[in-house]
Amino acid sequence: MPARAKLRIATFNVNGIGTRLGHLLAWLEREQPDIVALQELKADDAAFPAADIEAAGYGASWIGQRSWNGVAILGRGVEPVESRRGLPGDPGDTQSRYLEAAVHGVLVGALYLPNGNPQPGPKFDYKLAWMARLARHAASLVDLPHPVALIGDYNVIPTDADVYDPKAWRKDALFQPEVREAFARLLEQGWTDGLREAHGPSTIYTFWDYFRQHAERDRGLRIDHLLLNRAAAKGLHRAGVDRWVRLQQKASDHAPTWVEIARPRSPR
DNA sequence: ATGGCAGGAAAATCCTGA
Repeated sequence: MPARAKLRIATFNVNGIGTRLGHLLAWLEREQPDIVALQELKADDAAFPAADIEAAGYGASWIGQRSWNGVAILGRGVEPVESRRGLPGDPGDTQSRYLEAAVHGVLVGALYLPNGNPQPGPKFDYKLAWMARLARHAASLVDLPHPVALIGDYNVIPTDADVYDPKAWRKDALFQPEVREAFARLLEQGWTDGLREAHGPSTIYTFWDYFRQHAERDRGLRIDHLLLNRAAAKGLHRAGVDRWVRLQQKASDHAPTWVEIARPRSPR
Protein backbone atom coordinates (compact mmCIF):
# COMPACT_ATOMS: atom_id res chain seq x y z
CA MET A 1 0.00 0.00 0.00
CA PRO A 2 1.47 3.41 -0.94
CA ALA A 3 1.98 5.96 1.79
CA ARG A 4 -0.97 8.33 2.16
CA ALA A 5 -0.33 11.99 1.44
CA LYS A 6 -0.69 12.93 5.10
CA LEU A 7 1.01 11.44 8.12
CA ARG A 8 -1.40 9.66 10.45
CA ILE A 9 -0.46 9.67 14.13
CA ALA A 10 -2.49 7.49 16.49
CA THR A 11 -2.72 6.65 20.18
CA PHE A 12 -4.33 3.48 21.52
CA ASN A 13 -4.66 2.24 25.10
CA VAL A 14 -4.82 -1.51 24.44
CA ASN A 15 -5.56 -2.58 28.03
CA GLY A 16 -3.21 -5.57 27.86
CA ILE A 17 -1.05 -6.20 24.78
CA GLY A 18 -1.25 -9.96 25.28
CA THR A 19 -5.03 -10.11 25.28
CA ARG A 20 -5.39 -7.45 22.61
CA LEU A 21 -2.75 -8.47 20.08
CA GLY A 22 -5.33 -9.71 17.58
CA HIS A 23 -7.27 -6.45 17.80
CA LEU A 24 -4.09 -4.42 17.44
CA LEU A 25 -2.89 -6.30 14.35
CA ALA A 26 -6.31 -6.12 12.68
CA TRP A 27 -6.44 -2.38 13.33
CA LEU A 28 -2.90 -1.79 11.99
CA GLU A 29 -3.75 -3.77 8.86
CA ARG A 30 -6.98 -1.90 8.22
CA GLU A 31 -6.04 1.68 9.14
CA GLN A 32 -2.29 1.73 8.37
CA PRO A 33 -1.30 4.47 10.83
CA ASP A 34 2.23 5.82 10.30
CA ILE A 35 2.99 6.42 13.97
CA VAL A 36 1.37 4.69 16.96
CA ALA A 37 1.62 5.19 20.71
CA LEU A 38 0.37 2.29 22.82
CA GLN A 39 -0.47 2.34 26.53
CA GLU A 40 -1.27 -0.22 29.21
CA LEU A 41 0.82 -3.00 27.73
CA LYS A 42 0.53 -4.80 31.10
CA ALA A 43 3.52 -6.91 30.11
CA ASP A 44 7.21 -6.89 30.93
CA ASP A 45 9.80 -6.14 28.25
CA ALA A 46 10.32 -9.79 27.32
CA ALA A 47 6.59 -10.31 26.74
CA PHE A 48 6.25 -7.55 24.14
CA PRO A 49 5.19 -9.20 20.83
CA ALA A 50 7.89 -7.52 18.76
CA ALA A 51 7.99 -10.26 16.12
CA ASP A 52 4.25 -10.03 15.39
CA ILE A 53 4.44 -6.25 15.15
CA GLU A 54 7.48 -6.43 12.89
CA ALA A 55 5.64 -8.93 10.67
CA ALA A 56 2.82 -6.37 10.43
CA GLY A 57 5.34 -3.89 9.01
CA TYR A 58 6.15 -1.81 12.08
CA GLY A 59 9.31 -1.05 13.99
CA ALA A 60 8.84 -0.63 17.74
CA SER A 61 10.32 0.76 20.93
CA TRP A 62 8.78 -0.08 24.28
CA ILE A 63 9.06 0.11 28.05
CA GLY A 64 7.23 -2.76 29.68
CA GLN A 65 6.16 -3.45 33.24
CA ARG A 66 4.65 -6.55 34.77
CA SER A 67 0.88 -6.33 35.34
CA TRP A 68 0.44 -2.58 34.90
CA ASN A 69 1.38 0.41 32.77
CA GLY A 70 3.81 -0.04 29.88
CA VAL A 71 4.04 2.16 26.76
CA ALA A 72 5.32 1.71 23.21
CA ILE A 73 5.93 3.65 20.02
CA LEU A 74 5.49 2.02 16.60
CA GLY A 75 6.69 3.32 13.23
CA ARG A 76 5.25 2.07 9.97
CA GLY A 77 8.20 0.77 7.97
CA VAL A 78 10.79 2.36 10.27
CA GLU A 79 12.45 1.84 13.62
CA PRO A 80 11.70 4.62 16.12
CA VAL A 81 14.85 6.45 17.22
CA GLU A 82 14.56 6.68 21.00
CA SER A 83 15.44 9.99 22.61
CA ARG A 84 14.18 9.41 26.16
CA ARG A 85 12.99 6.58 28.39
CA GLY A 86 10.89 7.84 31.30
CA LEU A 87 9.67 11.29 32.29
CA PRO A 88 12.34 13.45 33.93
CA GLY A 89 11.93 14.97 37.36
CA ASP A 90 11.71 11.99 39.72
CA PRO A 91 14.43 9.32 39.58
CA GLY A 92 12.47 7.28 42.14
CA ASP A 93 9.47 6.86 39.82
CA THR A 94 9.65 3.29 38.50
CA GLN A 95 6.30 3.22 36.66
CA SER A 96 6.59 2.73 32.88
CA ARG A 97 4.57 5.68 31.63
CA TYR A 98 6.69 7.72 29.22
CA LEU A 99 8.74 7.05 26.12
CA GLU A 100 10.01 9.45 23.49
CA ALA A 101 11.30 8.78 19.99
CA ALA A 102 11.73 10.36 16.56
CA VAL A 103 9.54 8.69 13.92
CA HIS A 104 8.92 9.86 10.34
CA GLY A 105 10.30 13.28 11.17
CA VAL A 106 8.11 13.80 14.25
CA LEU A 107 9.36 13.81 17.84
CA VAL A 108 6.77 11.68 19.64
CA GLY A 109 6.27 11.71 23.40
CA ALA A 110 4.10 8.70 24.26
CA LEU A 111 2.51 8.91 27.68
CA TYR A 112 0.21 7.09 30.06
CA LEU A 113 -0.77 9.66 32.65
CA PRO A 114 -1.73 8.26 36.08
CA ASN A 115 -5.42 7.62 36.70
CA GLY A 116 -5.34 9.18 40.18
CA ASN A 117 -8.30 7.43 41.77
CA PRO A 118 -9.32 7.39 44.49
CA GLN A 119 -9.15 11.10 45.23
CA PRO A 120 -8.11 12.59 47.49
CA GLY A 121 -5.20 10.33 48.37
CA PRO A 122 -1.63 9.36 47.47
CA LYS A 123 -2.58 8.19 43.97
CA PHE A 124 -4.15 11.56 43.24
CA ASP A 125 -1.07 13.33 44.61
CA TYR A 126 1.07 11.19 42.28
CA LYS A 127 -1.13 12.19 39.35
CA LEU A 128 -0.77 15.91 40.09
CA ALA A 129 3.00 15.57 40.58
CA TRP A 130 3.27 13.63 37.32
CA MET A 131 1.34 16.36 35.49
CA ALA A 132 3.69 19.00 36.91
CA ARG A 133 6.68 16.99 35.66
CA LEU A 134 5.02 16.61 32.26
CA ALA A 135 4.41 20.37 32.07
CA ARG A 136 8.06 21.10 32.79
CA HIS A 137 9.23 18.65 30.14
CA ALA A 138 6.62 19.80 27.61
CA ALA A 139 7.83 23.38 27.99
CA SER A 140 11.23 22.23 26.73
CA LEU A 141 9.65 20.74 23.58
CA VAL A 142 6.87 23.10 22.54
CA ASP A 143 9.01 25.68 20.75
CA LEU A 144 11.18 23.26 18.79
CA PRO A 145 11.16 24.14 15.09
CA HIS A 146 10.24 20.62 14.00
CA PRO A 147 6.94 18.76 14.65
CA VAL A 148 6.43 17.42 18.17
CA ALA A 149 3.44 15.37 19.33
CA LEU A 150 2.67 14.53 22.97
CA ILE A 151 0.15 11.73 22.67
CA GLY A 152 -1.46 9.13 24.84
CA ASP A 153 -3.97 8.33 27.54
CA TYR A 154 -4.00 11.53 29.59
CA ASN A 155 -6.71 10.36 31.99
CA VAL A 156 -8.07 13.91 31.86
CA ILE A 157 -11.61 14.91 30.85
CA PRO A 158 -10.86 18.45 29.65
CA THR A 159 -14.38 19.94 29.67
CA ASP A 160 -18.03 19.14 30.36
CA ALA A 161 -18.41 18.50 26.63
CA ASP A 162 -16.00 15.57 26.92
CA VAL A 163 -18.14 13.35 29.15
CA TYR A 164 -21.60 11.86 28.59
CA ASP A 165 -22.80 12.81 32.09
CA PRO A 166 -20.68 15.40 33.93
CA LYS A 167 -22.58 14.88 37.19
CA ALA A 168 -21.79 11.18 37.27
CA TRP A 169 -18.05 11.91 37.01
CA ARG A 170 -17.89 14.93 39.31
CA LYS A 171 -15.95 13.13 42.05
CA ASP A 172 -13.66 11.20 39.73
CA ALA A 173 -9.93 11.96 39.58
CA LEU A 174 -10.18 12.41 35.78
CA PHE A 175 -12.55 15.32 36.20
CA GLN A 176 -11.21 17.29 39.18
CA PRO A 177 -10.83 21.07 38.72
CA GLU A 178 -7.08 21.01 39.47
CA VAL A 179 -6.56 18.25 36.89
CA ARG A 180 -8.54 20.10 34.23
CA GLU A 181 -6.69 23.31 35.04
CA ALA A 182 -3.33 21.56 34.76
CA PHE A 183 -4.33 20.27 31.33
CA ALA A 184 -5.53 23.75 30.27
CA ARG A 185 -2.24 25.27 31.42
CA LEU A 186 -0.36 22.68 29.38
CA LEU A 187 -2.29 23.74 26.27
CA GLU A 188 -1.52 27.38 27.07
CA GLN A 189 2.18 26.65 26.58
CA GLY A 190 1.32 26.56 22.88
CA TRP A 191 0.04 23.02 22.30
CA THR A 192 -2.98 22.30 20.11
CA ASP A 193 -5.54 19.68 21.17
CA GLY A 194 -5.46 17.98 17.77
CA LEU A 195 -8.66 15.94 17.99
CA ARG A 196 -10.81 18.83 19.22
CA GLU A 197 -9.25 21.30 16.81
CA ALA A 198 -9.73 19.19 13.70
CA HIS A 199 -12.98 17.49 14.66
CA GLY A 200 -14.76 20.64 15.81
CA PRO A 201 -17.09 21.09 18.78
CA SER A 202 -19.38 18.10 18.18
CA THR A 203 -19.31 15.21 20.66
CA ILE A 204 -16.53 12.69 20.23
CA TYR A 205 -15.30 10.12 22.76
CA THR A 206 -12.23 7.89 22.98
CA PHE A 207 -13.16 5.69 25.96
CA TRP A 208 -16.31 3.86 27.02
CA ASP A 209 -16.38 1.83 30.22
CA TYR A 210 -17.44 -1.81 30.30
CA PHE A 211 -20.67 -1.18 32.19
CA ARG A 212 -24.27 -1.03 30.99
CA GLN A 213 -23.46 -1.24 27.28
CA HIS A 214 -21.90 2.20 27.36
CA ALA A 215 -19.94 1.57 24.16
CA GLU A 216 -23.00 0.59 22.15
CA ARG A 217 -24.93 3.57 23.56
CA ASP A 218 -22.00 5.96 22.96
CA ARG A 219 -21.81 7.06 26.59
CA GLY A 220 -18.12 7.76 26.80
CA LEU A 221 -15.28 10.07 27.74
CA ARG A 222 -12.66 11.94 25.72
CA ILE A 223 -9.45 11.22 27.62
CA ASP A 224 -6.97 10.13 24.92
CA HIS A 225 -5.34 13.23 23.48
CA LEU A 226 -2.89 14.26 20.76
CA LEU A 227 -1.14 17.53 21.61
CA LEU A 228 0.73 19.18 18.74
CA ASN A 229 3.34 21.91 18.89
CA ARG A 230 3.06 24.78 16.41
CA ALA A 231 5.22 23.11 13.78
CA ALA A 232 2.96 20.04 13.85
CA ALA A 233 -0.37 21.87 14.27
CA LYS A 234 0.32 24.08 11.29
CA GLY A 235 -0.12 21.02 9.07
CA LEU A 236 -3.12 19.59 10.94
CA HIS A 237 -5.52 18.12 8.38
CA ARG A 238 -8.17 16.03 10.16
CA ALA A 239 -8.69 13.77 13.15
CA GLY A 240 -10.88 10.93 14.29
CA VAL A 241 -11.55 7.94 16.50
CA ASP A 242 -11.67 4.37 15.19
CA ARG A 243 -14.72 3.47 17.23
CA TRP A 244 -15.22 0.22 15.32
CA VAL A 245 -12.31 -1.22 17.30
CA ARG A 246 -14.17 -0.57 20.59
CA LEU A 247 -17.34 -2.28 19.30
CA GLN A 248 -15.63 -5.62 18.73
CA GLN A 249 -15.96 -8.54 21.14
CA LYS A 250 -13.42 -8.51 23.99
CA ALA A 251 -12.27 -5.00 23.04
CA SER A 252 -10.13 -2.61 25.04
CA ASP A 253 -12.22 0.07 26.75
CA HIS A 254 -10.37 2.69 24.65
CA ALA A 255 -10.50 3.19 20.89
CA PRO A 256 -7.59 4.26 18.67
CA THR A 257 -7.57 8.05 18.31
CA TRP A 258 -5.65 9.84 15.55
CA VAL A 259 -4.72 13.00 13.72
CA GLU A 260 -3.37 13.54 10.23
CA ILE A 261 -0.73 16.21 9.67
CA ALA A 262 1.44 17.28 6.76
CA ARG A 263 4.43 15.02 6.23
CA PRO A 264 7.60 16.72 7.49
CA ARG A 265 9.94 17.76 4.67
CA SER A 266 12.92 15.61 5.61
CA PRO A 267 11.60 12.44 7.27
CA ARG A 268 13.74 9.94 9.23
C1' DA B 1 -24.61 5.61 47.48
C1' DT B 2 -23.35 1.49 45.27
C1' DG B 3 -21.81 -1.50 41.86
C1' DG B 4 -21.93 -2.71 37.66
C1' DC B 5 -17.07 -5.04 33.95
C1' DA B 6 -12.33 -6.41 32.71
C1' DG B 7 -7.03 -7.86 32.86
C1' DG B 8 -3.19 -9.79 35.36
C1' DA B 9 -0.98 -12.52 38.93
C1' DA B 10 -1.77 -15.74 41.81
C1' DA B 11 -4.22 -19.32 42.97
C1' DA B 12 -10.17 -19.99 43.08
C1' DT B 13 -9.29 -13.77 45.51
C1' DC B 14 -6.69 -9.65 45.34
C1' DC B 15 -5.42 -5.11 43.09
C1' DT B 16 -5.94 -1.77 39.57
C1' DG B 17 -8.25 0.65 36.19
C1' DA B 18 -11.68 4.78 34.61
